[in-house]
Amino acid sequence: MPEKPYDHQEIELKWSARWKDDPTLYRAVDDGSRPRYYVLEMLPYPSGRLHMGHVRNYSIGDALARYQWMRGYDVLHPMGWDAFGLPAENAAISRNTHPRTWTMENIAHMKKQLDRMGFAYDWDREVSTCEPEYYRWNQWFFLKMLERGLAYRKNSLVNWCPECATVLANEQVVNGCCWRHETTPVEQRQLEQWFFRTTAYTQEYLDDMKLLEGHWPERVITMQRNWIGRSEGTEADFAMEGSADRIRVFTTRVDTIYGATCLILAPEHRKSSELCDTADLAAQLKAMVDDQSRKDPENLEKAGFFTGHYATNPYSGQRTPIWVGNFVLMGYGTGAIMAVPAHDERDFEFCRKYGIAVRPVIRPVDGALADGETMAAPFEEYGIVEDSGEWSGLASAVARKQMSQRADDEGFGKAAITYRLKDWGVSRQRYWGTPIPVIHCKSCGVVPVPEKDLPVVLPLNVEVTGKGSSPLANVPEFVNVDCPKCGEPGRRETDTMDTFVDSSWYFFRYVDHANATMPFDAAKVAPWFPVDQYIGGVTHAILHLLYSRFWCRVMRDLGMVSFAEPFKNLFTQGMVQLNGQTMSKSKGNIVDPDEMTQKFGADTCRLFVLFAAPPEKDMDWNESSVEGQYRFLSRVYRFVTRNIDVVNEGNPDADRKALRKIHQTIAKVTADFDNRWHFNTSIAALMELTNELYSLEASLSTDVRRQAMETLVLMLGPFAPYASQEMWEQMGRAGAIIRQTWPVSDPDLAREDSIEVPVQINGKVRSRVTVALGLSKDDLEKVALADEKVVAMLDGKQIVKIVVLPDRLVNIVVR
RNA sequence: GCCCGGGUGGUGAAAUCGGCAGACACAAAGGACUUAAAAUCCUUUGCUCCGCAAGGGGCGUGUGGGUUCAAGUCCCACCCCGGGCACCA
Repeated sequence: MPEKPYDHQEIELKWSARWKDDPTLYRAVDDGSRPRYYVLEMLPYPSGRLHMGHVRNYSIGDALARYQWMRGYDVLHPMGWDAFGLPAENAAISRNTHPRTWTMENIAHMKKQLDRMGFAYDWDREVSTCEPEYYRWNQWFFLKMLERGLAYRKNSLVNWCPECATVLANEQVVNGCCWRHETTPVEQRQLEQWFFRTTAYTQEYLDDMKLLEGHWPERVITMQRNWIGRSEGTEADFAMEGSADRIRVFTTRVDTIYGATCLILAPEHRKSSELCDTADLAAQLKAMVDDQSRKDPENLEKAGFFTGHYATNPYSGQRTPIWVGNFVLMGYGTGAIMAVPAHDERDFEFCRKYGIAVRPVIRPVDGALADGETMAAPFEEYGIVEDSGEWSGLASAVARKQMSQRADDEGFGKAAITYRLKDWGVSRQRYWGTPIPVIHCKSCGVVPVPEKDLPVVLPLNVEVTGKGSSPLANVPEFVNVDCPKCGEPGRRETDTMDTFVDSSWYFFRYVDHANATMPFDAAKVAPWFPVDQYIGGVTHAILHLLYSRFWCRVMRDLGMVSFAEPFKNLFTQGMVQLNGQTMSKSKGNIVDPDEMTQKFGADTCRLFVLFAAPPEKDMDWNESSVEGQYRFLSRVYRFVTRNIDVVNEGNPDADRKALRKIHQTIAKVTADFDNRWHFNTSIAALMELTNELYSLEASLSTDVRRQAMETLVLMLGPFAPYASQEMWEQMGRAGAIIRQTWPVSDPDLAREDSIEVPVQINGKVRSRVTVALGLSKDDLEKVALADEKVVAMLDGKQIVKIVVLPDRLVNIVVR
């Protein structure tokens, strides 16, 4: 058969048409006959239009899924859902919309884009989780959490993005700005808000990280650990002078408490307004509360004022002035601190500024106690406690423990653990998102919507102004509803849920997407979960990945799953950057893959993006090598098409060489898949094999030629599905490539029979000798010493030592 | 400031366990085929020095030290780039 030119358009059109409606292709067998493997992908936000970052994410996951399939696993691979931009005419709403509220038109558009890119997708499942019906299950979970006290409403100071005109969770505030509007500073507002009690599992998140270690990237684990921010310390009450009240402080260094020379309250602390009992103090306090520069802690100059009041140190009995300071955080610990300037940098800075005494009480283990008057910097290490009454002479660590115990014994405090993690504020004043299923009644209070009335569906024809309160509040038909308990007129809750609620559990529903009575059937989920492999951007490290860990525990406590961790393995791919900046819609530096796909095809596009760099590494976008990938595919295609019917007796030497290369390549590519996903080296190995086959082409026997072609095509399958499928068919083989068995390397065929061993003299390569594989140490040494170049080099030198590694190297050390 | 990554040719990168640095590509230059172009194929390509040549020498993985027969890889110190966290008491 003559050689055919590689026509990617024809091939890709043909196979996308054939695959489109073939349900056997991408769907699990689902009869439990094969082991399960669940690949899940999630893109880095912000997403926007389809761009190269998505192609990279999908190419990685798709290659893995195809490989696992060929290795005999039944693979569930629904693919990421937040990837695809909406058509331009929908741009106005697409900006803030969410997949769960997408329309069927939106989905059709996504489907078209994905099909064109040649990514497998199980549309039934995706469409199902996008239907408004999906609200029902968010609401169902909400009601279950409400019953268990895991959902609650409280009035609190919350983050407010003026651009979104909505509340944000702590996790969604990035550098003091909204995560979707990176230049809009977040404001603080006092509002009635709904929360999920994520802190119910705080210690579990930390403890269970043991299960994730080695399976999740270390930096993600560290980021979560820092976010949770556990610190062990002591709470202690300072009794207020002239009142029965106390001020409770939290400290991790109670061993320094004899050095506390003042108390500092956060301006928002309840006691601050109480103690600022003159007009002047009240004005100072108000100015401090309103001070916008406090949002930028990096450049904030510490400032404060004395309230004129005093409290008593519970340990030393010392009279301690009470100050208010702009740097003390209300949201951490108790909102009040004891300032120990001698042993804390921040306190030092503050106290020096206002002339407050510096009183050292810890001396370095091998040093002397510092002089507070002349101290240039605080001593923050552990040491020996001094000038601290009965505790003097103890080591810091011992004193900490014993002093904590004393607080507990005498009732003025206790050992305490403080976390940085706060509950998840889920109220949003947005149109998109699941309506919160409760009704406010004057006489009954907050009444849950009865389960039979779910789902509470978003009304249509809502005017989205993007300003003020929830747009739902302006829809009387939605708001005015009778109380389910007493029947009197009530008001429906108009807040909707954070869309991270959707992403916390949607992937569970993929395995039971048509269930009409439950979010999913526990028995159907059991064989698939936890997710074996999650592939996504590191940007989700604390938002989505922490929320999912919370949700999974809630489901566990509801008896729906039997495990706490939803994702067994996490792989964070590198970002695709353009001129050093991460591609994102907001920066406007997106490279659309359309052009490349049109010109070179989806297969080339995948090969290109996988070949450019290992997947965990960031890659700067540079298209210059894409033609090389196209050339490579063309070379393979031409080789296959022109050799299909070739009959040749062949040359045994060439056959052996080809077989060796084939089996070496299988070993290499398989190892890359199993160990490290460095697809750039896998593809390089396939290129080497192709080059070798080109050079041996004329001398190959019919049988080996056939084996070579088939193996090459099978191994190309995960990376270039269209082209390899086409070649498979042209070779007269039936069925889908992904239903074929992954080739197995035969070590006997892969083994080299002779090998070139470098001979070094004093560590520098001076010659090479070709010897039989496995030649003994002694024999190899003899061969090396007999080599004429070596003999010449050794002339007049004295051999000190010879290092011989069979099959690897000889190093002769001379003097 | 603290915690992670990373620094290798003109470019993307490879070297997986301390053992031949630069696999595989891109780009570039030269050649074959062609009226020409495209496509394809072949050759050269880390820097540098000696030589007409065949060939040979030296240097080389951010910098400076160290360990070792042997270091891109291990140890110490430092510089630079990227990312995350940060008045968390």
